[in-house]
This record gives sequence, structure tokens and C-alpha cells, in this order.
Amino acid sequence: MLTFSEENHIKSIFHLSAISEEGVSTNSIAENLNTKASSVTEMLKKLSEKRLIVYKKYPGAQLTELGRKTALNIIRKHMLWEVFLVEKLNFKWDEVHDIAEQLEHIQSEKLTNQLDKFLDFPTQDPHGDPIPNPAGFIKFTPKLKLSDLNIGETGKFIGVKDSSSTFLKYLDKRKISLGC
Amino acid sequence: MLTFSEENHIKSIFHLSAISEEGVSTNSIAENLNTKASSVTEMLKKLSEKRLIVYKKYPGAQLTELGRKTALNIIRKHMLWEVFLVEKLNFKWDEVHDIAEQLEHIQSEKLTNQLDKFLDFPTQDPHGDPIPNPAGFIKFTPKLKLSDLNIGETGKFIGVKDSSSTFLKYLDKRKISLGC
DNA sequence: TAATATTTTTAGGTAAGCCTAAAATATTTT
DNA sequence: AAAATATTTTAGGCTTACCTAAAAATATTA
Repeated sequence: MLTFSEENHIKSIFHLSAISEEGVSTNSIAENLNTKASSVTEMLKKLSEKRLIVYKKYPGAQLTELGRKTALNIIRKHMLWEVFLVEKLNFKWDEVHDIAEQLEHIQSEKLTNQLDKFLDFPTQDPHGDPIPNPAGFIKFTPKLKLSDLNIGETGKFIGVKDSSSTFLKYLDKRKISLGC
Repeated sequence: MLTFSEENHIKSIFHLSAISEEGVSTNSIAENLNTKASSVTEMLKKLSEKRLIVYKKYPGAQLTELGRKTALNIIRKHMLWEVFLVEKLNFKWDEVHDIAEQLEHIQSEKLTNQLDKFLDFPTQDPHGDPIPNPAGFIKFTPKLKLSDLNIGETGKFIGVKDSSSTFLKYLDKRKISLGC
């Protein structure tokens, strides 16, 4: 059983790995979690003892297979709750993040699986990101940036990189929504 | 913003007040929360500073109006989540308590209200207890104990006092469910 | 490559929330 | 009402998760 803080660090390392690959720096985690490098160092030691990361002093942190599974499980829960909030409770896609940050820490495997079933096994969260399956497998859809398209070319809008409330509201105002 | 521990103490005091009236003892709270009297004393000081309880050294703790509202809000969330788990996610009435103990601490008034609406404003939780409304008002239904009925008399089964998993499973086995 | 800058770690401190053991207070019994 | 028993509080410690400031390690640049 992990604490909220441990789970948040694992999640942060997962997200940052996707960008940089090969060792996530202490500073980047600290920045990502709005905490200090010294606090992160402490936590990295702990996560390393729990075999969730491989941690060599200066190169930084890398998730083990166990760590990756743990991260994906938290992210899966986060995304399923976001779908629930948007589809069942009529939240806007820019309002769900903070609530899902809380809900993702609820511990009950049965709850997660029943929620998944209730939502009819969604494959994407409200921002178009793929939801990992219970085994931790992610099905990526090939994507292009809007800026990669030439004038006149068309495509289907399947996701955003920036999930900030400001940007999502901007898209809403321009009537740009998932599936366009 | 209260911590989980503060919320749990407030809830405990509320439940224990219902039984004893007039000051809840330190020991009873400790027993109820599986903690020690000395830890409770500390917490009572803190809750008192936050004007959630009135705390005189030996007579024990009593909720203020603010404390009562706080307690009822937590209990309302707990019950709504229980209804959600049973009605939407197909949980049994004996499985929901531990999960609801976690969900009751999620902070979002909008979430609570949207959930309430989604569930079509339920008035009772799965164990037959009345759900407080957003203003903290509880509508009690007059009840009789099964043991108060004479042989041959009939009634409608509207709730249980003992929500232990064991007892609820026993009722299930005897095919006794709410509304019988 | 030596000097400078950056990053990371270590050292030491704080607050919350728990604990045990001892002291203080209240209650019950004789 | 004094003694014995219960309860409650205080005192002092521990762990987690933060923090700041200083030291150590690494990277960069002149």
C-alpha cells in the first residue's frame, strides 16, 4: 500500500519518462509536483527500497516494471473517473482534473473494474488520451499535430497535449471538440 | 479544509452523540476510531480551536453547529457514494462501507451535488438510513424494532442498526432485504 | 583544464498524527 | 470520606513528508 505522496511521485516519474526517456531528474520531479529537490531525493530513496524505481545517485530515476504497472494503474483510475465525471455527471472536460486527482487514489480493484464496466469499457479519456487496460497495456493511435497539416488538408481531432483549463475553455469557445 | 483524520474525528463524535447525548468521552472516540485516548485529546484541542466542537477538559466533546454541519456533509457524501456503488456498480450492501469511507473525503461540492442528481436524489442509503440533505436536515422515519412486533403482526423492513458485513450477509441468506 | 555554474544530496529543522508511560483528575466502592 | 479504580491529560518519542541552507558532485565554459 502506497501513500498519496508515493503514488504522486510514481505518476510524475511516469509522465516525465514519456518525454525524456532515460532517467528522470530530481529537479524535474520537484518542479512537476511543486515541491523541493531535497524532498524528492528522500522519496526516491524510499521508492527505490520498495523496488518501484531504479535510482542511481546522479543519473536520476527510472521506473521498474513494477513501478510502471503501478503508475499505469493510477493513471487508469484517473482517466476512468474523468470519463465518469464528464459522461455521467455532466462535468466539462476542463473541470475534471482536480477531482480525478483525488479519486485516483481510492483503493479498490473491484471498484475500478466495476466502474470500467459501468462506463462500457472506454478506450479514451475526455482529452483523447488512451486509457491503459487492467494489464497496463496502452493502445496508441497514430497522431499528427494540427501544425503538421497543410492548408486545405483535413483530419479528425482526437486529443490535446495541453489539458490546462484555460486551453480547453479556449477550444470550447471555438467550438472545437473531440471527434471534429 | 480539514484533514482525513479531523473529518474522521468529527464523524465519530457525531455518531457517538446520537447514542449518548451530552458530551462524548475521549475513550469512546478512541475506541471508535481504533486509536488511543491521548491522540484523541490532541485532536479535540485542534477541533476546538477550529470551532468545530466545544471541549471542556473532562466532560468531553460536543459538536458546535458548524461541527454538526460538517459531520452531516461527510455522512451525506458517504451515503450517496454507497447508493452509487450499490445501484450503479452492482455492489452488495455489505461490500460498500470501506470504499465509501475513502470516497467520503473527496472535496468537491459540485461533485456531491451532481452525484446526488445522477442518483435521482435518493432519501436513504442501502442500509435504510436517511440521507441528510445539503442543508444538513435529516428526515427520520418512525421505526420499530423487529423484536417490538408481536407474533402475527407485519411491517415493512426499512433499515438495519448493525451494518456489519456478517450481519448483512446473514440477512441476504435469509432473503431479507430492504422493503420486505 | 581550471573556473564557474548547475544539479543533487546531505544535514538539520518543523508540523501532523500517531504512540507509551506517568501524572492528574474524577468516579465508585467500602 | 478515604481508598481503590477509571478516565483523561500531559510529557516525551517516533515517523512521514515537507522545508532551508550548506556541501558535494557533475556539467559547462572560458
